[in-house]
Amino acid sequence: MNTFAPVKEQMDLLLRGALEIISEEELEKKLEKSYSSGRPLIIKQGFDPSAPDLHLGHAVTIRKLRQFQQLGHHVIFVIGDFTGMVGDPSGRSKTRPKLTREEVLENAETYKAQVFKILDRGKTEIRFNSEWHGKKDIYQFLELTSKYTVARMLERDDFLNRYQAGEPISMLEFLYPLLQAYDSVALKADVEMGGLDQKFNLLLGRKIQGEFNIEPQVVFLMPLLIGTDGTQKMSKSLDNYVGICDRPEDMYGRVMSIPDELIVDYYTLATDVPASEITSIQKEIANGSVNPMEYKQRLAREIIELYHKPEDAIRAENDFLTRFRHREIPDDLPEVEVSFANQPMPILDLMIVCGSISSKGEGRRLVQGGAVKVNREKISDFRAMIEPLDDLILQVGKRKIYRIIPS
RNA sequence: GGGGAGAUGCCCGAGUGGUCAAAGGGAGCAGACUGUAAAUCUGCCGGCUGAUGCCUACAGAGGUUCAAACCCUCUUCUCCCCA
Repeated sequence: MNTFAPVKEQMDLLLRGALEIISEEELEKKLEKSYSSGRPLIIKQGFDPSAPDLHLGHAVTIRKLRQFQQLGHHVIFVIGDFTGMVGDPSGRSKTRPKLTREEVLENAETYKAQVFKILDRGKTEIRFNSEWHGKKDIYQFLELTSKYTVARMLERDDFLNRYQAGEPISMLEFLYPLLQAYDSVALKADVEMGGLDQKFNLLLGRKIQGEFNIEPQVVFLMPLLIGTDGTQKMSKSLDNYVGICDRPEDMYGRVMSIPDELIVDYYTLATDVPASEITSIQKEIANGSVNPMEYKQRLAREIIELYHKPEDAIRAENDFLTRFRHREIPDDLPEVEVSFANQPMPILDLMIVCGSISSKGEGRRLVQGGAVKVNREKISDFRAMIEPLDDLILQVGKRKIYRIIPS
Protein backbone atom coordinates (compact mmCIF):
# COMPACT_ATOMS: atom_id res chain seq x y z
CA MET A 1 0.00 0.00 0.00
CA ASN A 2 1.19 3.48 -0.73
CA THR A 3 -0.13 6.94 -1.21
CA PHE A 4 1.82 7.91 -4.27
CA ALA A 5 0.40 8.44 -7.71
CA PRO A 6 1.75 6.25 -10.51
CA VAL A 7 5.18 7.36 -11.67
CA LYS A 8 3.99 8.22 -15.16
CA GLU A 9 1.39 10.56 -13.73
CA GLN A 10 3.90 12.19 -11.44
CA MET A 11 6.29 12.75 -14.30
CA ASP A 12 3.63 14.36 -16.48
CA LEU A 13 2.81 16.88 -13.81
CA LEU A 14 6.42 17.63 -12.95
CA LEU A 15 7.49 18.13 -16.54
CA ARG A 16 5.13 21.02 -17.13
CA GLY A 17 7.19 24.18 -17.42
CA ALA A 18 10.44 22.45 -16.50
CA LEU A 19 13.43 23.64 -18.47
CA GLU A 20 15.85 20.82 -17.93
CA ILE A 21 16.05 17.79 -15.68
CA ILE A 22 19.38 16.06 -15.21
CA SER A 23 18.41 13.48 -15.82
CA GLU A 24 14.84 12.55 -16.51
CA GLU A 25 15.72 8.87 -16.38
CA GLU A 26 17.22 9.25 -12.94
CA LEU A 27 14.22 11.14 -11.68
CA GLU A 28 11.97 8.43 -12.99
CA LYS A 29 14.07 5.80 -11.25
CA LYS A 30 14.00 7.66 -7.99
CA LEU A 31 10.25 8.07 -8.27
CA GLU A 32 9.87 4.38 -8.93
CA LYS A 33 11.95 3.51 -5.92
CA SER A 34 9.94 5.90 -3.82
CA TYR A 35 6.73 4.45 -5.21
CA SER A 36 7.63 0.91 -4.36
CA SER A 37 9.20 1.65 -0.99
CA GLY A 38 6.69 4.27 0.12
CA ARG A 39 9.52 6.65 0.98
CA PRO A 40 9.04 10.22 -0.20
CA LEU A 41 11.84 11.90 -2.13
CA ILE A 42 13.76 14.72 -0.49
CA ILE A 43 13.45 17.85 -2.57
CA LYS A 44 15.71 20.70 -1.63
CA GLN A 45 16.13 24.31 -2.60
CA GLY A 46 18.42 26.90 -1.11
CA PHE A 47 17.61 30.54 -0.52
CA ASP A 48 19.64 33.58 0.25
CA PRO A 49 19.02 34.75 3.81
CA SER A 50 18.69 38.42 2.87
CA ALA A 51 16.05 40.39 0.99
CA PRO A 52 13.10 38.18 1.74
CA ASP A 53 10.72 39.86 -0.66
CA LEU A 54 9.45 37.04 -2.78
CA HIS A 55 8.18 37.66 -6.28
CA LEU A 56 6.86 35.67 -9.21
CA GLY A 57 10.41 34.80 -10.20
CA HIS A 58 10.99 32.99 -6.92
CA ALA A 59 7.52 31.55 -7.18
CA VAL A 60 8.43 29.61 -10.33
CA THR A 61 10.57 27.11 -8.45
CA ILE A 62 8.58 27.32 -5.23
CA ARG A 63 5.43 26.44 -7.10
CA LYS A 64 7.22 23.45 -8.54
CA LEU A 65 8.22 22.46 -5.03
CA ARG A 66 4.57 22.69 -4.17
CA GLN A 67 3.79 20.19 -6.90
CA PHE A 68 6.29 17.78 -5.41
CA GLN A 69 4.50 18.21 -2.10
CA GLN A 70 1.16 17.54 -3.69
CA LEU A 71 2.62 14.32 -4.98
CA GLY A 72 3.58 13.40 -1.45
CA HIS A 73 7.27 14.27 -1.41
CA HIS A 74 9.25 16.01 1.24
CA VAL A 75 10.46 19.57 0.70
CA ILE A 76 13.38 21.10 2.52
CA PHE A 77 13.73 24.84 2.29
CA VAL A 78 17.36 25.66 3.05
CA ILE A 79 18.21 29.12 4.25
CA GLY A 80 21.82 29.92 3.50
CA ASP A 81 22.49 31.74 6.71
CA PHE A 82 26.06 30.51 7.06
CA THR A 83 27.48 32.47 4.17
CA GLY A 84 25.07 35.27 4.94
CA MET A 85 26.60 35.71 8.35
CA VAL A 86 30.04 35.85 6.83
CA GLY A 87 29.06 38.61 4.43
CA ASP A 88 30.54 39.01 1.02
CA PRO A 89 31.91 42.27 -0.34
CA SER A 90 32.18 41.06 -3.90
CA GLY A 91 30.17 41.53 -7.03
CA ARG A 92 31.22 45.00 -8.03
CA SER A 93 30.53 47.71 -5.54
CA LYS A 94 27.49 46.07 -4.05
CA THR A 95 28.29 44.72 -0.68
CA ARG A 96 26.32 41.81 0.50
CA PRO A 97 25.52 42.82 4.04
CA LYS A 98 26.81 40.83 6.92
CA LEU A 99 23.82 39.55 8.82
CA THR A 100 23.60 38.82 12.48
CA ARG A 101 22.01 35.71 13.88
CA GLU A 102 18.98 37.78 14.90
CA GLU A 103 18.56 39.27 11.47
CA VAL A 104 18.78 35.87 9.88
CA LEU A 105 16.08 34.54 12.14
CA GLU A 106 13.96 37.58 11.49
CA ASN A 107 14.37 37.17 7.75
CA ALA A 108 13.50 33.52 8.07
CA GLU A 109 10.19 34.48 9.65
CA THR A 110 9.48 36.81 6.76
CA TYR A 111 10.32 34.02 4.37
CA LYS A 112 7.90 31.73 6.10
CA ALA A 113 5.10 34.25 6.00
CA GLN A 114 5.54 34.56 2.26
CA VAL A 115 6.51 31.10 1.21
CA PHE A 116 3.54 29.47 2.89
CA LYS A 117 1.30 31.36 0.55
CA ILE A 118 2.53 28.71 -1.86
CA LEU A 119 3.96 25.79 0.06
CA ASP A 120 2.16 23.47 2.42
CA ARG A 121 3.26 24.44 5.89
CA GLY A 122 2.81 20.97 7.26
CA LYS A 123 4.97 19.36 4.62
CA THR A 124 7.84 21.80 4.59
CA GLU A 125 11.00 21.55 6.58
CA ILE A 126 13.05 24.68 7.03
CA ARG A 127 16.75 24.25 7.71
CA PHE A 128 19.64 26.64 8.16
CA ASN A 129 22.90 25.61 6.62
CA SER A 130 24.93 26.96 9.53
CA GLU A 131 23.69 23.84 11.25
CA TRP A 132 26.29 21.75 9.45
CA HIS A 133 28.72 24.33 8.10
CA GLY A 134 29.15 25.88 11.51
CA LYS A 135 30.36 22.62 12.93
CA LYS A 136 32.89 21.93 10.25
CA ASP A 137 36.52 22.46 11.20
CA ILE A 138 39.11 23.76 8.82
CA TYR A 139 40.43 20.32 8.12
CA GLN A 140 37.05 19.17 6.86
CA PHE A 141 36.64 22.38 4.96
CA LEU A 142 39.94 21.96 3.17
CA GLU A 143 39.03 18.44 2.37
CA LEU A 144 35.89 19.73 0.72
CA THR A 145 37.84 22.26 -1.34
CA SER A 146 40.21 19.56 -2.52
CA LYS A 147 37.37 17.89 -4.36
CA TYR A 148 37.13 20.43 -7.14
CA THR A 149 39.52 22.35 -9.33
CA VAL A 150 39.95 26.00 -10.14
CA ALA A 151 39.66 25.38 -13.85
CA ARG A 152 36.35 23.65 -13.39
CA MET A 153 35.12 26.42 -11.15
CA LEU A 154 36.01 28.92 -13.84
CA GLU A 155 33.88 27.01 -16.28
CA ARG A 156 30.93 28.62 -14.71
CA ASP A 157 29.72 31.22 -17.09
CA ASP A 158 29.28 34.14 -14.81
CA PHE A 159 32.64 33.58 -13.12
CA LEU A 160 34.34 33.36 -16.46
CA ASN A 161 32.66 36.48 -17.75
CA ARG A 162 33.49 38.48 -14.69
CA TYR A 163 37.02 37.15 -14.63
CA GLN A 164 37.58 38.04 -18.24
CA ALA A 165 35.97 41.42 -17.84
CA GLY A 166 38.43 42.16 -15.05
CA GLU A 167 35.76 42.28 -12.39
CA PRO A 168 36.43 41.08 -8.88
CA ILE A 169 35.46 37.65 -7.65
CA SER A 170 35.97 37.09 -3.96
CA MET A 171 37.30 33.83 -2.62
CA LEU A 172 34.11 33.39 -0.67
CA GLU A 173 32.03 33.69 -3.79
CA PHE A 174 34.30 31.27 -5.46
CA LEU A 175 33.86 28.74 -2.69
CA TYR A 176 30.19 29.40 -2.31
CA PRO A 177 29.08 26.74 -4.82
CA LEU A 178 31.09 24.18 -2.92
CA LEU A 179 29.38 25.05 0.33
CA GLN A 180 26.00 24.94 -1.33
CA ALA A 181 26.88 21.60 -2.85
CA TYR A 182 27.68 20.29 0.57
CA ASP A 183 24.18 21.19 1.71
CA SER A 184 22.98 18.44 -0.59
CA VAL A 185 25.38 16.03 1.08
CA ALA A 186 24.18 16.97 4.54
CA LEU A 187 20.54 16.60 3.58
CA LYS A 188 20.97 13.62 1.28
CA ALA A 189 18.84 15.43 -1.26
CA ASP A 190 17.23 13.41 -4.02
CA VAL A 191 16.35 16.43 -6.07
CA GLU A 192 17.59 19.98 -5.99
CA MET A 193 15.36 22.63 -7.46
CA GLY A 194 16.66 25.84 -8.98
CA GLY A 195 16.46 28.39 -11.76
CA LEU A 196 18.64 28.10 -14.82
CA ASP A 197 21.22 30.38 -13.24
CA GLN A 198 21.73 27.73 -10.57
CA LYS A 199 22.67 25.01 -13.02
CA PHE A 200 26.33 25.01 -12.18
CA ASN A 201 25.78 24.96 -8.44
CA LEU A 202 23.26 22.17 -8.62
CA LEU A 203 25.47 20.08 -10.84
CA LEU A 204 28.27 20.59 -8.40
CA GLY A 205 25.98 19.25 -5.70
CA ARG A 206 25.64 16.06 -7.70
CA LYS A 207 29.36 15.76 -8.10
CA ILE A 208 30.14 16.41 -4.43
CA GLN A 209 27.48 14.00 -3.25
CA GLY A 210 29.24 11.40 -5.35
CA GLU A 211 32.52 12.22 -3.64
CA PHE A 212 30.84 11.52 -0.33
CA ASN A 213 29.35 8.28 -1.59
CA ILE A 214 25.81 9.51 -1.62
CA GLU A 215 23.47 8.83 -4.50
CA PRO A 216 23.66 11.94 -6.69
CA GLN A 217 20.69 14.27 -6.71
CA VAL A 218 18.59 15.01 -9.73
CA VAL A 219 19.07 18.56 -10.95
CA PHE A 220 15.71 20.16 -11.61
CA LEU A 221 15.93 23.41 -13.51
CA MET A 222 13.15 25.86 -14.14
CA PRO A 223 13.40 28.70 -16.66
CA LEU A 224 14.11 32.17 -15.36
CA LEU A 225 11.12 34.41 -15.45
CA ILE A 226 11.81 37.60 -17.33
CA GLY A 227 10.84 40.73 -15.42
CA THR A 228 8.20 43.26 -16.34
CA ASP A 229 10.79 45.24 -18.27
CA GLY A 230 10.90 42.40 -20.76
CA THR A 231 14.67 42.13 -20.84
CA GLN A 232 16.26 41.14 -17.54
CA LYS A 233 15.42 38.32 -15.23
CA MET A 234 12.93 39.31 -12.59
CA SER A 235 14.59 40.77 -9.55
CA LYS A 236 13.91 43.12 -6.77
CA SER A 237 16.95 45.25 -7.37
CA LEU A 238 15.91 45.97 -10.94
CA ASP A 239 12.40 46.78 -9.79
CA ASN A 240 10.94 44.72 -12.59
CA TYR A 241 9.10 42.34 -10.35
CA VAL A 242 5.62 41.39 -9.25
CA GLY A 243 5.78 40.64 -5.54
CA ILE A 244 3.61 37.86 -4.22
CA CYS A 245 2.61 40.13 -1.35
CA ASP A 246 1.86 43.12 -3.55
CA ARG A 247 -1.58 44.69 -3.43
CA PRO A 248 -3.92 43.27 -6.09
CA GLU A 249 -4.02 46.63 -7.86
CA ASP A 250 -0.25 46.75 -8.06
CA MET A 251 -0.04 43.18 -9.27
CA TYR A 252 -2.54 43.93 -11.98
CA GLY A 253 -0.71 47.00 -13.21
CA ARG A 254 2.65 45.30 -13.11
CA VAL A 255 1.40 42.31 -15.06
CA MET A 256 -0.23 44.53 -17.66
CA SER A 257 3.06 46.27 -18.18
CA ILE A 258 4.87 43.16 -19.40
CA PRO A 259 5.62 43.04 -23.13
CA ASP A 260 3.13 41.01 -25.16
CA GLU A 261 5.85 38.52 -26.07
CA LEU A 262 6.03 37.39 -22.48
CA ILE A 263 2.39 36.48 -22.05
CA VAL A 264 2.85 32.80 -22.80
CA ASP A 265 5.89 32.50 -20.56
CA TYR A 266 3.98 34.00 -17.69
CA TYR A 267 1.04 31.69 -18.22
CA THR A 268 3.39 28.73 -18.17
CA LEU A 269 5.55 29.73 -15.25
CA ALA A 270 3.32 31.81 -13.06
CA THR A 271 -0.14 30.25 -13.32
CA ASP A 272 -1.82 26.86 -13.15
CA VAL A 273 -3.52 27.19 -16.52
CA PRO A 274 -3.24 23.79 -18.23
CA ALA A 275 -0.63 23.36 -20.92
CA SER A 276 -3.19 22.58 -23.62
CA GLU A 277 -4.99 25.82 -23.00
CA ILE A 278 -1.76 27.77 -23.10
CA THR A 279 -1.01 26.29 -26.49
CA SER A 280 -4.25 27.58 -27.89
CA ILE A 281 -3.69 30.98 -26.32
CA GLN A 282 -0.33 31.08 -28.00
CA LYS A 283 -1.88 30.27 -31.36
CA GLU A 284 -4.58 32.86 -31.09
CA ILE A 285 -2.11 35.56 -30.21
CA ALA A 286 0.24 34.51 -33.00
CA ASN A 287 -2.42 34.56 -35.72
CA GLY A 288 -3.82 37.85 -34.52
CA SER A 289 -7.34 36.63 -33.90
CA VAL A 290 -7.34 38.00 -30.38
CA ASN A 291 -5.98 41.19 -28.93
CA PRO A 292 -3.10 40.10 -26.67
CA MET A 293 -4.40 42.55 -24.13
CA GLU A 294 -7.34 40.28 -23.40
CA TYR A 295 -5.12 37.39 -22.51
CA LYS A 296 -2.93 39.65 -20.52
CA GLN A 297 -5.93 40.77 -18.51
CA ARG A 298 -6.84 37.20 -17.79
CA LEU A 299 -3.24 36.50 -16.88
CA ALA A 300 -3.30 39.31 -14.36
CA ARG A 301 -6.47 37.93 -12.82
CA GLU A 302 -5.12 34.39 -12.69
CA ILE A 303 -2.01 35.55 -10.91
CA ILE A 304 -3.88 37.68 -8.41
CA GLU A 305 -6.19 34.77 -7.60
CA LEU A 306 -3.22 32.66 -6.63
CA TYR A 307 -2.20 35.08 -3.93
CA HIS A 308 -5.42 36.90 -3.09
CA LYS A 309 -9.16 36.34 -3.27
CA PRO A 310 -11.03 36.10 -6.59
CA GLU A 311 -12.95 39.28 -5.86
CA ASP A 312 -9.66 41.11 -5.44
CA ALA A 313 -8.84 40.26 -9.03
CA ILE A 314 -12.09 41.77 -10.27
CA ARG A 315 -11.58 44.85 -8.18
CA ALA A 316 -8.02 45.29 -9.40
CA GLU A 317 -9.16 44.95 -13.00
CA ASN A 318 -11.83 47.56 -12.60
CA ASP A 319 -9.39 49.89 -10.96
CA PHE A 320 -6.95 49.44 -13.81
CA LEU A 321 -9.52 49.97 -16.54
CA THR A 322 -10.81 53.07 -14.85
CA ARG A 323 -7.43 54.65 -14.39
CA PHE A 324 -5.64 53.70 -17.55
CA ARG A 325 -8.19 52.96 -20.21
CA HIS A 326 -10.84 55.49 -19.31
CA ARG A 327 -8.50 57.92 -17.61
CA GLU A 328 -10.95 58.35 -14.84
CA ILE A 329 -10.95 58.34 -11.11
CA PRO A 330 -11.67 55.00 -9.46
CA ASP A 331 -14.18 54.84 -6.64
CA ASP A 332 -11.94 53.11 -4.24
CA LEU A 333 -9.29 55.65 -3.35
CA PRO A 334 -6.82 55.86 -0.52
CA GLU A 335 -8.03 58.51 1.86
CA VAL A 336 -5.62 60.94 3.39
CA GLU A 337 -6.47 63.14 6.31
CA VAL A 338 -4.92 66.54 5.96
CA SER A 339 -5.07 69.26 8.52
CA PHE A 340 -5.73 72.51 6.71
CA ALA A 341 -6.58 74.57 9.79
CA ASN A 342 -9.21 76.30 7.65
CA GLN A 343 -6.50 77.79 5.49
CA PRO A 344 -5.74 77.14 1.86
CA MET A 345 -2.67 74.97 1.46
CA PRO A 346 0.03 75.21 -1.18
CA ILE A 347 -0.33 72.39 -3.70
CA LEU A 348 3.22 71.20 -3.16
CA ASP A 349 2.68 70.84 0.57
CA LEU A 350 -0.47 68.88 -0.07
CA MET A 351 1.40 66.54 -2.39
CA ILE A 352 4.07 66.00 0.24
CA VAL A 353 1.52 65.24 2.93
CA CYS A 354 -0.06 62.61 0.70
CA GLY A 355 3.30 61.02 0.11
CA SER A 356 2.98 61.37 -3.63
CA ILE A 357 6.32 63.11 -4.02
CA SER A 358 9.60 62.93 -2.21
CA SER A 359 10.64 66.52 -2.70
CA LYS A 360 9.06 69.79 -3.69
CA GLY A 361 11.34 69.97 -6.65
CA GLU A 362 9.82 66.77 -7.96
CA GLY A 363 6.36 68.18 -7.30
CA ARG A 364 7.13 71.37 -9.15
CA ARG A 365 8.29 69.40 -12.16
CA LEU A 366 5.19 67.27 -12.13
CA VAL A 367 2.96 70.32 -12.01
CA GLN A 368 4.87 71.91 -14.85
CA GLY A 369 4.58 68.69 -16.80
CA GLY A 370 0.81 68.74 -16.46
CA ALA A 371 0.53 65.66 -14.27
CA VAL A 372 -1.28 67.19 -11.34
CA LYS A 373 -5.01 67.69 -11.04
CA VAL A 374 -7.28 68.70 -8.20
CA ASN A 375 -10.91 67.73 -8.65
CA ARG A 376 -10.17 66.93 -12.28
CA GLU A 377 -8.75 70.34 -13.02
CA LYS A 378 -5.20 70.60 -14.11
CA ILE A 379 -2.99 72.65 -11.85
CA SER A 380 -0.65 74.73 -13.93
CA ASP A 381 1.02 76.86 -11.27
CA PHE A 382 3.05 75.13 -8.61
CA ARG A 383 2.34 77.98 -6.24
CA ALA A 384 -1.40 77.29 -6.41
CA MET A 385 -3.27 77.28 -3.13
CA ILE A 386 -5.80 74.55 -2.48
CA GLU A 387 -8.98 75.30 -0.54
CA PRO A 388 -10.03 72.74 2.07
CA LEU A 389 -13.22 71.50 0.37
CA ASP A 390 -15.18 68.54 1.63
CA ASP A 391 -14.91 66.74 -1.64
CA LEU A 392 -11.32 66.93 -2.68
CA ILE A 393 -9.48 64.61 -5.03
CA LEU A 394 -5.81 64.94 -5.80
CA GLN A 395 -4.33 63.28 -8.87
CA VAL A 396 -0.61 63.04 -9.39
CA GLY A 397 -0.25 61.20 -12.65
CA LYS A 398 -2.46 58.20 -13.26
CA ARG A 399 -1.10 56.06 -10.50
CA LYS A 400 -1.31 58.31 -7.51
CA ILE A 401 -4.83 59.43 -6.81
CA TYR A 402 -6.03 60.35 -3.33
CA ARG A 403 -9.18 61.45 -1.62
CA ILE A 404 -8.34 64.28 0.71
CA ILE A 405 -10.20 64.57 3.99
CA PRO A 406 -9.64 68.03 5.44
CA SER A 407 -9.45 68.13 9.19
C1' G B 1 57.03 41.15 -2.79
C1' G B 2 57.90 44.48 -7.46
C1' G B 3 55.69 47.45 -11.45
C1' G B 4 51.42 49.71 -13.89
C1' A B 5 46.20 51.38 -14.26
C1' G B 6 41.90 52.94 -11.88
C1' A B 7 37.55 54.51 -8.20
C1' U B 8 32.56 60.23 -11.26
C1' G B 9 25.24 60.95 -10.21
C1' C B 10 20.42 54.64 -10.16
C1' C B 11 23.84 52.06 -14.10
C1' C B 12 27.45 52.79 -18.12
C1' G B 13 30.57 56.73 -19.17
C1' A B 14 32.97 61.89 -20.71
C1' G B 15 35.43 65.50 -18.04
C1' U B 16 42.19 66.57 -15.90
C1' G B 17 42.25 74.06 -11.96
C1' G B 18 37.38 78.56 -12.96
C1' U B 19 32.41 78.74 -18.36
C1' C B 20 30.68 71.72 -13.58
C1' A B 21 25.05 69.91 -10.33
C1' A B 22 29.14 67.78 -14.06
C1' A B 23 28.67 65.88 -21.77
C1' G B 24 26.46 61.47 -23.91
C1' G B 25 23.75 56.88 -23.46
C1' G B 26 20.58 53.60 -20.67
C1' A B 27 17.02 53.16 -16.84
C1' G B 28 13.20 55.96 -14.39
C1' C B 29 9.11 59.73 -13.94
C1' A B 30 5.32 62.86 -16.28
C1' G B 31 2.64 64.48 -20.71
C1' A B 32 0.77 63.49 -25.96
C1' C B 33 -0.73 59.32 -28.88
C1' U B 34 -3.04 54.46 -27.96
C1' G B 35 -6.11 48.15 -27.97
C1' U B 36 -2.66 46.57 -22.65
C1' A B 37 2.32 46.49 -23.99
C1' A B 38 5.58 48.37 -27.64
C1' A B 39 6.93 52.30 -31.06
C1' U B 40 7.08 57.60 -31.66
C1' C B 41 7.21 62.68 -29.95
C1' U B 42 7.76 66.41 -25.69
C1' G B 43 9.42 67.73 -20.86
C1' C B 44 11.91 66.36 -16.39
C1' C B 45 15.64 63.59 -14.05
C1' G B 46 20.59 65.97 -6.14
C1' G B 47 17.97 69.06 -2.19
C1' C B 48 15.85 73.78 -0.46
C1' U B 49 13.69 78.26 -2.69
C1' G B 50 9.61 83.40 -5.40
C1' A B 51 14.61 83.85 -7.21
C1' U B 52 19.83 85.00 -11.97
C1' G B 53 20.12 82.64 -4.46
C1' C B 54 21.94 78.81 -1.07
C1' C B 55 23.32 73.74 0.50
C1' U B 56 25.12 68.74 -0.58
C1' A B 57 27.99 65.87 -4.31
C1' C B 58 32.75 63.32 -8.36
C1' A B 59 35.98 56.42 -3.00
C1' G B 60 37.65 58.56 2.31
C1' A B 61 40.68 62.10 5.23
C1' G B 62 43.80 66.20 5.04
C1' G B 63 46.45 70.06 2.19
C1' U B 64 47.85 73.81 -1.90
C1' U B 65 44.93 77.84 -4.28
C1' C B 66 41.04 83.78 -4.73
C1' A B 67 39.03 79.06 -6.99
C1' A B 68 39.68 71.70 -7.10
C1' A B 69 35.96 66.07 -9.75
C1' C B 70 40.51 67.87 -11.84
C1' C B 71 47.09 69.52 -8.32
C1' C B 72 49.77 67.32 -3.66
C1' U B 73 49.86 63.78 0.74
C1' C B 74 48.02 59.74 3.26
C1' U B 75 44.14 55.91 3.63
C1' U B 76 40.65 52.30 1.69
C1' C B 77 39.11 49.31 -2.36
C1' U B 78 39.61 47.14 -7.46
C1' C B 79 41.95 45.41 -12.00
C1' C B 80 46.35 44.07 -15.02
C1' C B 81 51.56 42.38 -15.63
C1' C B 82 55.81 40.02 -13.19
C1' A B 83 57.14 36.69 -8.90
